[in-house]
Amino acid sequence: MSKSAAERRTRKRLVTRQTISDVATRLFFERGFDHVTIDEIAEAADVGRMTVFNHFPRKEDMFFDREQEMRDVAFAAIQTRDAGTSPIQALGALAHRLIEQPHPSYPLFGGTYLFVETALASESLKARARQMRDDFVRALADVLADAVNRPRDDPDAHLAASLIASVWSVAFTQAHELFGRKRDTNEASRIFLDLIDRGTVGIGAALAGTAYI
Amino acid sequence: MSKSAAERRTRKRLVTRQTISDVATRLFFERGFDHVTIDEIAEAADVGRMTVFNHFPRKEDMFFDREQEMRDVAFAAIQTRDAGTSPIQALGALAHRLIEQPHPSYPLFGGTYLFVETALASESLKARARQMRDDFVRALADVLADAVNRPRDDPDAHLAASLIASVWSVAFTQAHELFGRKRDTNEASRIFLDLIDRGTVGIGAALAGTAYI
DNA sequence: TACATAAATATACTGAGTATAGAAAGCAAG
DNA sequence: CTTGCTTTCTATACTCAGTATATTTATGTA
Repeated sequence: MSKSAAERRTRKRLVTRQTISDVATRLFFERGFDHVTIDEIAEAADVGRMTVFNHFPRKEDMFFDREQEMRDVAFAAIQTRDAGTSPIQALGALAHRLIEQPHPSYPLFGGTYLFVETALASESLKARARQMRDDFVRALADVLADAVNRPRDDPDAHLAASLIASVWSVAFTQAHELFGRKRDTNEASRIFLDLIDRGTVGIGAALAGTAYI
Repeated sequence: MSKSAAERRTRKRLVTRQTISDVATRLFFERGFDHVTIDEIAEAADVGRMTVFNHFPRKEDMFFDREQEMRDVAFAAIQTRDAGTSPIQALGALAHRLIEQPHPSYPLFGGTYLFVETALASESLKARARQMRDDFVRALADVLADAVNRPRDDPDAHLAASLIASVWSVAFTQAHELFGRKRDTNEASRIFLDLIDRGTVGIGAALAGTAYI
């Protein structure tokens, strides 16, 4: 049982991490991110205060615990696109696919409502979300440049990446707000795809003549 | 001398504020934002610690002390545009005007190099800059909607505002980086206007058929 | 059993930001 | 000029996130 034994420590570590994350998420949803202290989380999870920081360097990391997954879905769509499909087209197609058959790591509107509202209620969480978006844009610029064999500092790659993030961000925000007003997933999906499609057209025009379109 | 006398208190207050701002800015440039404490600023400005917070609720406010002015330049360009000129066109024209005859409140590249590098070296300052951008996008959406007599929650206004912020942000960042590499203001200006122009075309395509183009 | 390593923890610290009460300065009116 | 009102400034004491460091406890291996 050497393999299982060798992993017990790792398993226990992950259990501790998950416990902290679960307890913290529950408290954040109940009382709002800003009204929960690290001490309370440590107490509720029955661990020492330093253990919390050991697993989550920043308080916000307990809330945004799936950053990487969403990012990977987008990058995979670009990297595994069919020959003859441009990166921009591939991302537009991804949006439609996500609406038709939602990805488990990428839930939309109804499924994210409480999560998004909790995030929007906290300046710290909004700040962290903006930072994540920034990091995403940087990484996306690299992926785009690689995808069409251009240097990573190609200004067009950065323009494309930034515009894509804007379009997705506005589309999601508007769909979320519409869902909040009407509680209608279909209508939210419609405005989401409409904004994505019009944005995609715009990005195509801005990048016309380059390899990204 | 009643008028002058009645304003002495106000004048003194502004002097105190300016002193703090000047001292803080100097320290930030010398040693980096994150390596200057509020206590040091208070000490160097010869005021009490609470006086600093009295004038600048957040540490970052001592660095970004001209947010509003830049915002006003952009909004004025939209609101005072000629009849027959669309908001998007007016902002495109503003970019060219700023390059030809730089606005005192809106210096570009060379004039902002140290300022920008200092901001980029600090996570707190970058976070504040992102927040300012977010606020700007929200306000810009309102100005755009008002300018073409559309409701302020018009999704198109938000799409336009977000795309504009992206384009300007990328254009400025790329120009700044190019200036850092080559120390050539002309080349920086060229890439800035090129990205603005291509972005403007893209925004026009995304918003085709609306009143914003 | 003995040794090595990783995880958890205790303690003490830094620094931004808040709350509050009080001191000092400016100002108006008698 | 002094009395009383308002604004600005300041001192004190706090909260909370995050860091540094050393120590303990649990686990894995020889």
